[in-house]
Amino acid sequence: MGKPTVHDLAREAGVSLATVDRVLNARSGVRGQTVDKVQAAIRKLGFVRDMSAANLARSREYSFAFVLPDSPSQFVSRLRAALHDVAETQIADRTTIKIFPVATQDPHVVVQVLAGLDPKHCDGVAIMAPETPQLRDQVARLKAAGMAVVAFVSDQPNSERDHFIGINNIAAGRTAGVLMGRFLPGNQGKVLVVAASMLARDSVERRGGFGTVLASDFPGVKVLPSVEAHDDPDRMAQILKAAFAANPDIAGIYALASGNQALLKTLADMGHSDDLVVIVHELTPVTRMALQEGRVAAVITQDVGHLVRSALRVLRARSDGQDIVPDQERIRIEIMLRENLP
Amino acid sequence: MGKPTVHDLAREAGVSLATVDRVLNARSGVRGQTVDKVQAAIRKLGFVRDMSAANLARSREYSFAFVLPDSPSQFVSRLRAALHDVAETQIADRTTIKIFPVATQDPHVVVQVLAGLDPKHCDGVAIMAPETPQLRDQVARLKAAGMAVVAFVSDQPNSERDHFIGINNIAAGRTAGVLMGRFLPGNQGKVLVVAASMLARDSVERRGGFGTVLASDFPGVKVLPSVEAHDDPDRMAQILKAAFAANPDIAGIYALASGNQALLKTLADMGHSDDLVVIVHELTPVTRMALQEGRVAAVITQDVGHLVRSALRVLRARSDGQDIVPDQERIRIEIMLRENLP
DNA sequence: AAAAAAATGATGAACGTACCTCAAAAATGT
DNA sequence: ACATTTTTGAGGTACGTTCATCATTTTTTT
Repeated sequence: MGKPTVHDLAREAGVSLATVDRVLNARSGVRGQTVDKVQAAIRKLGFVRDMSAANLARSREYSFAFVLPDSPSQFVSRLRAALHDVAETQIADRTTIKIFPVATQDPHVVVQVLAGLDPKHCDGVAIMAPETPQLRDQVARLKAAGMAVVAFVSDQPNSERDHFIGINNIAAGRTAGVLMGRFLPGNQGKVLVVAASMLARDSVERRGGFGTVLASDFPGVKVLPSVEAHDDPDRMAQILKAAFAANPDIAGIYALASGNQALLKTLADMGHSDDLVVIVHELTPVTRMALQEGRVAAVITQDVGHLVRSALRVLRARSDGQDIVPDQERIRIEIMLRENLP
Repeated sequence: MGKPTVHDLAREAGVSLATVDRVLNARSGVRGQTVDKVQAAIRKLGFVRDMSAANLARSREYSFAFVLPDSPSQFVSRLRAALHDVAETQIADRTTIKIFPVATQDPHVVVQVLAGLDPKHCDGVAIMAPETPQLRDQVARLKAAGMAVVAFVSDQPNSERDHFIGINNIAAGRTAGVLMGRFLPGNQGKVLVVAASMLARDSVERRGGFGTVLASDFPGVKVLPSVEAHDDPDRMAQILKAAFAANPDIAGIYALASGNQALLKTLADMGHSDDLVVIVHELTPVTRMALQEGRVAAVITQDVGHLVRSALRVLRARSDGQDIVPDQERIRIEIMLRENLP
């Protein structure tokens, strides 16, 4: 009546328990013929191996590494916090998580940290870093060593990573674009795009999506050349003042990535608290507050809790060759307004 | 070095394994003094019971019931599909799910179905039905019988349900309201609210939130009296035509709940394909297509996959007295535009 | 202080799987 | 047909917990 067990399998296939075990765990020393018999029995009985029992038996412990930027960005620190939170719960059962804060701008450093991971003790790694040729090669090496590798937040599409956990940033930019277009009074006006640095792939993709949608659907909107603040608050103030001096009629601001705190503070100092349509990325205490006070019109964000839980599930699944539930691992591009804040 | 086990607990507390087991499983026949000793040891060692091992040992099988409306609504059938999907995956490991399609408008029928659930074989139930006094009493009875009970999609705030899995519909209405206000050209115009029936709590709450935010933030928007189609396509056409006859300058439409298919078809028939700001609830194939084609400006939705997975996790956690991860179980009010469609 | 009751200990079998060893059987090469 | 290699079987122990039984100790009652 209950679910079939390995014993049922052995009986059905007409082999011994040991042989079933060998087949199930892909151990050598079994004839192809016999493998087929067992697999036929598996299909016939609809056998699914009880992973909790299996993990119990092998006292399975997962050990995962998270390579994150060492930047002081609010988003990254929320990720870190979410990782610590999750480590406390059942979700991280039997798994230990190590966080490596790394100067991810430097491909050499990233590669070095990854190379230092011992495949004997580390089952998988989540990497949040820009894609570079060096990193791509290192990912291949990790995969060859049998590790599970996922790209985290920022994709490495040309590498051999098992999975990408994050959003499509072109679509995120398009979303920001359409909101900007629709929110601007008369669907027109000048828009300033603020970036930390246009070197990051995410920023480029977002900027691209943003521009495309405005160009095609909102001819009245003029996107000014992007300005870069390089995570420097003083520079942000300088840049904004210069931009407003040159274009006093700026009607909207789109912030591509980090630096929201400096941006919002400067805007407030300049007296632009509610005459602008400001759209930013990532919900943090700062942006949440600004949203609540109406200083920001919309925040495009991704759920950090979901990101880390998803990464853990995928890493675990890949580590023991299990399937994932694609739907569950799809990170949403969330639009937060004041009214749907959680 | 590894995680402490019951054996470590017994040694630390200076009692036998049997006693530890009695305490852990809240069995009788243990002095309070001894219980304290064990609990002190639990805290000292940071013991967390290995639930997979425990479930294995007791050959735990979960059995949950889902009481859903038998309506042909697209949303409900997506819920059903999500339930079937999830039953195939690891998420539903060791658990069987029974779906009860019920005429939820009739409290008597709902109560009858719930009363038919045998607490011996059913560990918990998720109920999607309007709150009524009869149902409230029945929930109390189920709880008394030891079942886990969660309100699903539609809350029963005054009952003894363990948890509500769904969104805050007032906030959802407010979200729709602010989008409508900002999307309407000039932030003004007449808005028609279409409901299946204003008897459902969800509709009332959404309508309330919608009206509040428009009244306070968008004085130029005039919300016309709500019209009800009662899930009847012909009636929908009739009503819409009458409404447009009376107010040819309607600029926006907000559909509170189901009936989107009839609504969109009628609008198309009437030639209103892109001159209106249409905001609807629940992402379905129909609304997704309309969103893609620009016939709908925004869809406020909740992730059905998340809803069912969350319900299962919560039911399971309640069934064996485990904690939940509140953050993971918070259902988001998602805003879908054409650009952030998954 | 004896009897009754309550609390605790000791032990072992399960749950479904992994993994090890040793022996037996079957297939292969010569 | 023999030796050799490969494949298979049988059996046991382990993982961390539950649960039942029975014996023993401690506490309470009379």
